[in-house]
Amino acid sequence: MSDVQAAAKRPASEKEGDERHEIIYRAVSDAIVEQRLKPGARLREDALAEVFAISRTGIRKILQRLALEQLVTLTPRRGARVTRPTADEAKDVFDARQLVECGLMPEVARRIGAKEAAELRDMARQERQALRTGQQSVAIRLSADFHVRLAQLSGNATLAEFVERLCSRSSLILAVYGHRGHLGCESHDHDDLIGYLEARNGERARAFMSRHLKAIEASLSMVEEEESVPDLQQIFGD
Amino acid sequence: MSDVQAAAKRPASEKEGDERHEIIYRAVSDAIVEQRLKPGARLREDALAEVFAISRTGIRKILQRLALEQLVTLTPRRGARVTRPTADEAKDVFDARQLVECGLMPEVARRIGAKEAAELRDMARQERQALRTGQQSVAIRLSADFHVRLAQLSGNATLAEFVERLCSRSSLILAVYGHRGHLGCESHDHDDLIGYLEARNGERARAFMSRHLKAIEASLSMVEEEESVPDLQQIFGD
DNA sequence: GTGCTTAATATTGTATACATGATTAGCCGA
DNA sequence: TCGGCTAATCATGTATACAATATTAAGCAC
Repeated sequence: MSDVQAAAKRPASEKEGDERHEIIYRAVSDAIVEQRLKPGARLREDALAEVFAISRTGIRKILQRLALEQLVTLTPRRGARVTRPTADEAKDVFDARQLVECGLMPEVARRIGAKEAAELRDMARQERQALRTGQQSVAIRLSADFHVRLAQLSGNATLAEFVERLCSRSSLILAVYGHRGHLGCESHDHDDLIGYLEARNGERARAFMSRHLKAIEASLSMVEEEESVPDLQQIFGD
Repeated sequence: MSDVQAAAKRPASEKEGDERHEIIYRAVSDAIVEQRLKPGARLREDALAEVFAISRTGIRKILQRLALEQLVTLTPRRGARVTRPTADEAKDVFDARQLVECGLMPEVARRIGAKEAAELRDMARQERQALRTGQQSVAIRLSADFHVRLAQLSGNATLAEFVERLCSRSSLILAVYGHRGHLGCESHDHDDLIGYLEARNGERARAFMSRHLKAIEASLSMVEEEESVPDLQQIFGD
């Protein structure tokens, strides 16, 4: 059994109920972002309830949260599926990232310190390593984490949360429209960006982020993928 | 009984279940945005369930959605309350609006047509009228609606939805930190803005929106309420 | 074999019952 | 009169039962 499942199944005497929900939410969310659950995959309430050893009530709560974040699509009486973003949605998401993430760079450059820069460099390093060792799923999530951490450094929690949602959706978009192997962010882009930020060059960082995002978007190709039945048992555990 | 309640109570044979939920959600959301439900107000599940004639299950679903939109705050085992934004949150929200709403203006100026401009003018007119007739609650919501509609004209659904959330939260912020009588948007600001947009002057519109939002923010009195002992005699005495 | 109708099954939607933890009220002693 | 203790009440957290609907399978006519 995986750590996640073990943690989730622990009785309430050891884990607060809310924390258990949070753990399960993160497990599903991560599985989607890491593309172990692919766009279009059906998410049956019973199956999830059994895997995480809680009742459907709790699962429904989590599915609804994921639906509001647009990671899953809830169709009345037909259940939940991992969202398959349309081309229009993809454009909206990347336009939004252009506006928000680029707009945040000057403030981030103003606020960043040695400690934060080191943390970012470590994240970038982990990402490169994941790519080298073929852990594509992990690399995808780490890349999103990097962008989110960056937004958090702006000090604006509301915008950071919005960027987090945009990055999650971007992972879905990459899963549907991205090329295999060539995933999103270029290897050394993130390191270059940290350099501009440390140099307090907000405008340079903004322009670089703009090109960076444009490059990701340009790497997408609008072709469809076939769907397959997910093996929840294998994905979540054991 | 209000129309909303009547509509919500109609049996499923007349109304789809999901639509009923949507109606109830909107009823609660509007009540919060219009400040008929004030920040800090307790929202008991039983009470809401009885008012709208559904079970607690449905109410919980709605409360959770409102919580994710940060209109209500859910404290474990202590129930739901209308969110009372902190000063920090208020700053974040208005900074976010600066970045997003201003950034959207050039695109809106590019896309706006005669029909859309007329619609906006009508909304501005309704807002002024509500103010004149002392319907402050309605005016608050109409003002938020105006900003949301503007964002929708950008064509970016993701950003429009984000602006919608920001505007809802702004209403809460005004409820806590705003002066009575002087509510947010100046009477003719919105009309002036429409003029710049119709003239396809995106940069002018952007600058105006920036000043507009700054003016709203400046009108707030950002004093954190102190936890002082209230003078009960003065508050309740006659 | 194809298409239609009908029955069986599977899955979600909703309400309710019960468990658990929080709040309040009452009581007593200092 | 205040503070602290205990019991009663109240509200929320969770699971489960049942109803409603969608999907699938089977039977039948052509």
